[in-house]
Formats: sequence, C-alpha cells, structure tokens
Amino acid sequence: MDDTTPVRAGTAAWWLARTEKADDRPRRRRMLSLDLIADTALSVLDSEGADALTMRRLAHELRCSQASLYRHITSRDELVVVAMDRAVGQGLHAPPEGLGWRRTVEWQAHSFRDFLLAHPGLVAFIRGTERLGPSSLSGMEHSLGQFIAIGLSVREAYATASAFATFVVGSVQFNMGVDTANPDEQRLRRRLYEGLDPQRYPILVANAEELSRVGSREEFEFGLAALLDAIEARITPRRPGP
Amino acid sequence: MDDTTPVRAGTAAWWLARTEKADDRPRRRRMLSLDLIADTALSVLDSEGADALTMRRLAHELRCSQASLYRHITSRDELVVVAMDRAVGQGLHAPPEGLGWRRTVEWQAHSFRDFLLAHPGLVAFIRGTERLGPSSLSGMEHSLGQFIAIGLSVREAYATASAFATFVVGSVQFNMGVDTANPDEQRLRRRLYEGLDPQRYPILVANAEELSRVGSREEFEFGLAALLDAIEARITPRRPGP
DNA sequence: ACCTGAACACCGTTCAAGT
DNA sequence: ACCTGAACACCGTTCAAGT
Repeated sequence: MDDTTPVRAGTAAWWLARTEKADDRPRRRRMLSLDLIADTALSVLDSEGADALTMRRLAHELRCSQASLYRHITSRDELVVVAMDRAVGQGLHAPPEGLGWRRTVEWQAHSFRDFLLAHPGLVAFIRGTERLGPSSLSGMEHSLGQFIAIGLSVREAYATASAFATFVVGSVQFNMGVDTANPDEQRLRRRLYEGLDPQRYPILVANAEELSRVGSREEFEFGLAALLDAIEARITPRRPGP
Repeated sequence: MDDTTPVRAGTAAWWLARTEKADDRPRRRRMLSLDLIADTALSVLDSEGADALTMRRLAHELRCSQASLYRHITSRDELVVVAMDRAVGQGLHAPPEGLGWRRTVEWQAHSFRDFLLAHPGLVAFIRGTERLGPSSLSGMEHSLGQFIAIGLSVREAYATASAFATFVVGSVQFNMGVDTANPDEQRLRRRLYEGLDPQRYPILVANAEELSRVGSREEFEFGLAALLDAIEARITPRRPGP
C-alpha cells in the first residue's frame, strides 16, 4: 500500500480508507462533524448554486474558521464527493408496493429524475465518484435485489442498474444547461434553427418549428422505455433451441 | 429583447446572438481569434487536465496578455462552451459505408465513446451547453437524417438521437471518476464490497468478487443494445389493428 | 485604435501562534 | 489538545495607462 501519493477522492481506495478509518476516529464532543459540513454544503449548493459553495461560506454558516473545516475533510473535492452521496440518499425513495417490476422501476426512474430537476444546483456535481458511498451503494443493493428477483444474473443486474443510473442522471445533466426552464428558450431555439445554413443543416432548417418543441422529457421517456423493454426481452423465457 | 441581463452561455439566445454578431464582426488581421483560443484551450485541457486551463496559461500559450483574451470572449465559461462544441466536432467521424442502419449507429456510438475515453480531460466539460453549436448541430443533422431514413418521424428521430447522445456521454462521465483505469481499483473495490455491513448490503457482500469485475463496458453494451432494439421495434411495421 | 501591466476581489489551503 | 487569524499562492476579470 502506497501512502505517499494522495488517493483521489471517490476511488475504491479512497472509500475503503474512509470506512476503515471511521472506527478509530476519536469521539468528538464538538458539534462540527463531516456529516454536518456535508449537509451544510448541500443546502448551500441547493439554494444558491455552485458559486456560493466556498470554504469561507461554509465556515461562516457553521460559525467556525475555515481551518477548522480541514480537521474533518482533506479537501473541497473530498467534501463534494461525500455530500453528493448524501444527496443521492435524499433522492432515493421507496416505491409504492404492488406495482409489478416494470412500473416499479419506471416509478423509481421518474422519482429520481424529479428530484434532480427540483434541485438543479446539485446536478452538475454528480460525477459518478459518489457511486461507492453508503447511500449510493444502498440504492445499488436495492436495484440488484429487484433485478435478480425477476430473473437476471448478478452480472446482468449490475449492468442494468448502472445503465439506468447513467441514463437518468445523464439525461438531466445533458439537458440542464439548455432546457426549457426559460420560456423564451423554445422560441429562440426555433429562430436559431431557422437561421442556420440550409445547405449544411437542411433537416434542422426545414423542421425548425417542430424540433424546437421537442423537450428533454420526450427523450427521457424514449430511453427509459427502451431500457425497460430490453429487460423484458431478457427475462422472457426463450423457446428451446434446435 | 432584453440586453441588460447577461445571457447564459450555451442557451439558444446565446448561440443566436453569436451567429448574428458574426457577420458584422470586424475582420482582424492579427492572428488571435476565438477559434484559436478555443483550440488552444482544448489542447491544454486534453494534455494537462482541467486545473491547467487558466486564462494565464492560455495567454502564455498564445503569447498575449490575459486582457487580450477578453477581446474575443466575454468569460471563461463562454470559452469552454465554444471549445467543447469544437471537441464534439473532433470526436464525430463518418462511419464506414454499407453497414446497415443498426451497425452504423452502433459504430458511431462506439467511435464517439472511444474518442471520449481517449480524451478524459474533455469529458468533465461536456455539459450539454454545446448542443446548439455548429459542430454539435452537424452531428444532430446527420443523426436526424439517418433515423428519418429508416422510418422514424422527425420528432421520434430527435428524441432518439438525443437519447443516444445522452447515454454515450453519460456512460463515460458517470464512470470516469471511478473506472478501472487503475489496475488496483478492481481489487480495492472487491475489498470495499466485502467489508460492508452484511445486514444492510447482503447482495453486495455475497457477490463482492463477481461485482468487482463488472466494468463500464458491460453497462454500455447493455444500454446501447437496448436503445437499438427499441428503434428496431418502432420501425417494424405493426399488423393492422382490429 | 489597439494592447497590456498591474491591480481588484476573490479562491482553496496551510501553519505559526494563540488559548 | 484544540482552534484560528493571517498569510500564501493562486484564480477570473477589469481598466487606466501606454503605444
């Protein structure tokens, strides 16, 4: 084990070191803790956006010095990784019972997407480095159980759960910078398409009006249905071969 | 039109203003230009990562003052948006002819994914705000043509192309921080799973070894096949209803 | 008319000095 | 033993002053 080079936040090595260290961490009776710092970071990020999340701001919010923060974290990056795992935990909710597997997965995908849309400040910080944190692993454990229960192998279940996570998060992230939150955006997008060079962009120019009306929702529903159909095809028993 | 509030980089309004302004921009005979700055930014980002991309570094690289950069861009954010659209252009290649639609789309998805994996420094900066840039729209124009040609409506073609883009980019982004580039990562991930609380994470603990071996590639292939199957199902003519 | 040195108002991080 | 004021080495951005 090489302790000289610093371990990048979010890697397996890093999460491992954290869980192993947690046991012999001295009990502190002060209020300040990593969890408190992370939750404060989340609330600042959520309510005021990325620019507001500074060490100075956190220290002010927690009524301590900036230097004190570094007794619980080794860097801002590390704090973000921990905070995002907690955010994932906040976004995962138990689905209603008795829906059947397909509608259950559908519900979960929509539910998490709605959470992300409601907290745009967090979205840009989800980078996959929180995948191995306790809350994210909890979500994975749950998904694995679901997919194994309907007949997928462990390996298939993992790939499937990952693909869903990727698509739900990716869909929100990819549209965040650009989507129709601003009501003018649609009209302006139409003008943008209309004004393109018709030689180079014939389809975009010819269908400017219709294309400007397609939102990220439609893309999301298409991709989600595709993934669900793929699972359905896999668990449908095939007829015996020749 | 409200000119007082600054337009956020990457929105339709912003791309529109850029194209409209381009015409009456004075011809300059100096070498410095937005394109040159953007390309320099890309090469710095690609070879040395996000931290190296500073205005000071760019100015040094281009042998000009920092202030000169601001004659061509209004902010670093804006520069990043333009640069990323150019990067997308570099990552898109014409597929070999005569593959049939499914293998063509498959080829494109793999090709773009390989590009991203080969240029990890760029990946974190793809945020969707480059969607409306000339290179990205060129990719969209091409994809629309493909999907319309096999029978999808304009609207379906757009949602489909977007879902592919989301999934390919999202899959790389979501695994970038964490994937098996480091050969130790797999072993450490296994140890991480093994050391979890078996009450809370029974499946992860029981399948630690197998799960640690599933990489992002498997997830990618699953999702890609699912999307392709979904297209296939849509273009297969249904029998007339009752 | 064009360019830029030098400054401004910030960052994340560290550590000697306090209690 | 614990905490922190003040500094350090950076940022992105601006503008008065140069040519």
